Amino acid sequence: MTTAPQTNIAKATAASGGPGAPKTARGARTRARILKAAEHTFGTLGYHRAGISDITRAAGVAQGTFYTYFAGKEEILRELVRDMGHQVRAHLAAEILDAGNRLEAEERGLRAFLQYLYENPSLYRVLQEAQFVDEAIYRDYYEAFGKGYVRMLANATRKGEIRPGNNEVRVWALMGMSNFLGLRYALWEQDVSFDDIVETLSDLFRNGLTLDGKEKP
Amino acid sequence: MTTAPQTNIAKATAASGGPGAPKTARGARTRARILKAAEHTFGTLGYHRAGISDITRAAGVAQGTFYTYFAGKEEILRELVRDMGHQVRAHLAAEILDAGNRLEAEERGLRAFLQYLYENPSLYRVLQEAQFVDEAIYRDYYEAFGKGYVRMLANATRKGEIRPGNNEVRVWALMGMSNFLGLRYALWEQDVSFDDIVETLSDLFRNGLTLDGKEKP
DNA sequence: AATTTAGTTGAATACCGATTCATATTTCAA
DNA sequence: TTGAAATATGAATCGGTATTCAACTAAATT
Repeated sequence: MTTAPQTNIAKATAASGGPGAPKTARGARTRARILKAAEHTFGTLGYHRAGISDITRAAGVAQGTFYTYFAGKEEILRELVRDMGHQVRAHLAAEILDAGNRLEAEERGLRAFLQYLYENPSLYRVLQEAQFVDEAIYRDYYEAFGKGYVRMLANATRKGEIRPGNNEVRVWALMGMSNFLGLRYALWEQDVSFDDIVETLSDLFRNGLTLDGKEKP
Repeated sequence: MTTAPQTNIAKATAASGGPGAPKTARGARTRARILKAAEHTFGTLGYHRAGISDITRAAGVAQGTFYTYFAGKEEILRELVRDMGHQVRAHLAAEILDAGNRLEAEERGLRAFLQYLYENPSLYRVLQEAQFVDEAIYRDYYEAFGKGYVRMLANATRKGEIRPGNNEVRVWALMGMSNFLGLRYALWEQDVSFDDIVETLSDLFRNGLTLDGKEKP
């Protein structure tokens, strides 16, 4: 939906899930159950350790049923990354919506991301592992994410809310930060409050890291 | 080495390379060849796609020889991450050594990291994939890296070179930045010069992201 | 109710690649 | 020089699991 329209046909086919899109309410339900089960299974065991049998068992269907809706193991991963990508982006967009300025948007966005990751730990694993199964889909995810992000920074620059600069580079730096902070403080160990993390980053955005003067002479 | 001493025996065995450490010059050479080949093979094909046969072929030895020096596929990965970790850290430490202050150290460190990644693309893949094969070793790597980094920031704080703040959180943010910037601009596409990237980050460190005042009122 | 279409089942298949092992070669110390 | 230890070989083994398929059940259509 956020993607360009040139790939309509391909996207429609792929997005609807390979072999045959469900043509019944029951089929749609089953497919959804399998997808959900895959999210949980991949998230817990990881892509390679997870067997199709693990997924179907978790979904409560027979192994063969899997192939009614998905062409194979790789394809369901692709589908999953697409799905989860949409979810996060939608969620974050909503959380940021009523921010008064860019700084506030960054604060809310970071906090929302940490919280989301804490509540949906599968996201990280599925996404990061996808990188090594099919790099293209991983790139797509971050490039889509990044594109929207750059646009927001550009607007903020226009409004005079942030310093002019290379926003693309900034965006990749920002995405990297969130990623690592999420891994360390939302997934590994919750020994620092999200508020403290946000405050630390907010300070960096407002004042930089160094003590001496603002602005070059 | 950075880890607690309770696991002495296990660590010693593992670190020296499983079945039997080489007792001959020839053995040492062969082991090294296999390790190097594994680095290249994992880096190119990825851990899961890479077969032992791919590694031994690249090393120019028979399959069985592999097991003279390594207990299995996972163990050689562990060994590799340890090795490569030492290398990067040593390299970066050297590059940073003659920096006059923290800002300069950050600049040099980032540039050196980007350059290193560009010249050793396997590092990224081996390291990131290790996360899903044996999370502990991945954590060890970043926690070791982070520990040293925090110490450096603490020194810089003491010298009044950087603003007081939560240095641990900062370090994870900084490591995340480098990681993503490296992936995007050193591995994926070199469409922005390292100088520009460093300059953008340097500006962030000096002046923050926002335009309005420095320091809270 | 009968017929067609969609969905489900789970055992059998088919393939792949990590590990083992008996054998052969090289190195080294006495 | 000779025997013991270390290293190297590569074909055979062995376990695992993604995928297929023929038979079955449920739902929709006429």
